[in-house]
Amino acid sequence: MGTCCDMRGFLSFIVLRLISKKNMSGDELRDELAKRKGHKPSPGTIYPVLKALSENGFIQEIKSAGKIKQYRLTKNGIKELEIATRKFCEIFYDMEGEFGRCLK
Amino acid sequence: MGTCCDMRGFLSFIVLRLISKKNMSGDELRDELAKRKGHKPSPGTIYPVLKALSENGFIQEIKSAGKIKQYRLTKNGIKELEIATRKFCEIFYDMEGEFGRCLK
DNA sequence: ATTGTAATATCGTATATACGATACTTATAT
DNA sequence: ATATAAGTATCGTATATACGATATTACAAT
Repeated sequence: MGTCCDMRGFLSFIVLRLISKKNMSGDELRDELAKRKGHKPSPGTIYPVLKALSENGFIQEIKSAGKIKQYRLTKNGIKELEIATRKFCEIFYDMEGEFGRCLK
Repeated sequence: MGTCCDMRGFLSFIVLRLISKKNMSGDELRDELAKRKGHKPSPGTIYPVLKALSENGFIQEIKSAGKIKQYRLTKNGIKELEIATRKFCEIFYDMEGEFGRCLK
């Protein structure tokens, strides 16, 4: 029963953004999210998101030999990320000044 | 069926943050959220959030004569907002540079 | 007093995010 | 070949966020 402000949400956005910087696998994403959120999200969190993003045509599996599946953004994914980034900035426009204070 | 990145989430955080800047009512919050998100959230969205924040002791109703209930942050609310703000910055630390680009 | 309206409250429902448990797949070690 | 381990996938469940519809409350207007 997260008190309030459990900071849930925007997972698809974060995933799109991370993959846009570097092709990544589900496990790599989990590790990166762990760094940011403080704990590693469960497999049941990340893989359904990757599946949905894939089915919606925003990311694409890179053919790889092993068991690890890496994903890259598609053109639609790039477009979607641009739109989502603008929305994010409009919603949180007044957070810009907070980063310096928080991440001293 | 929001494609992806429906930017849902962090509502309690946003509400706490808005009230921290200025005591506000449910309807004022809906208007401010409309500016940021592009559409006014339904009553069924905002009032349950205010109720929960109130029950958790993060906000407090200001006694007012009319039908409008204004809320202010409690001490616990201020503390909670600080914690949540730091979390936000840790999760989205690399968004700092995007604001300038997006909100030209 | 009655009517109207604005703000608040509640209900049923839907979805993204979240967990832990379990199962499947593939590479590696023995 | 067999066992182990890592990465992926799926299942059942829970919660915050979201809607629209409806109900309630309280002031305002006539």
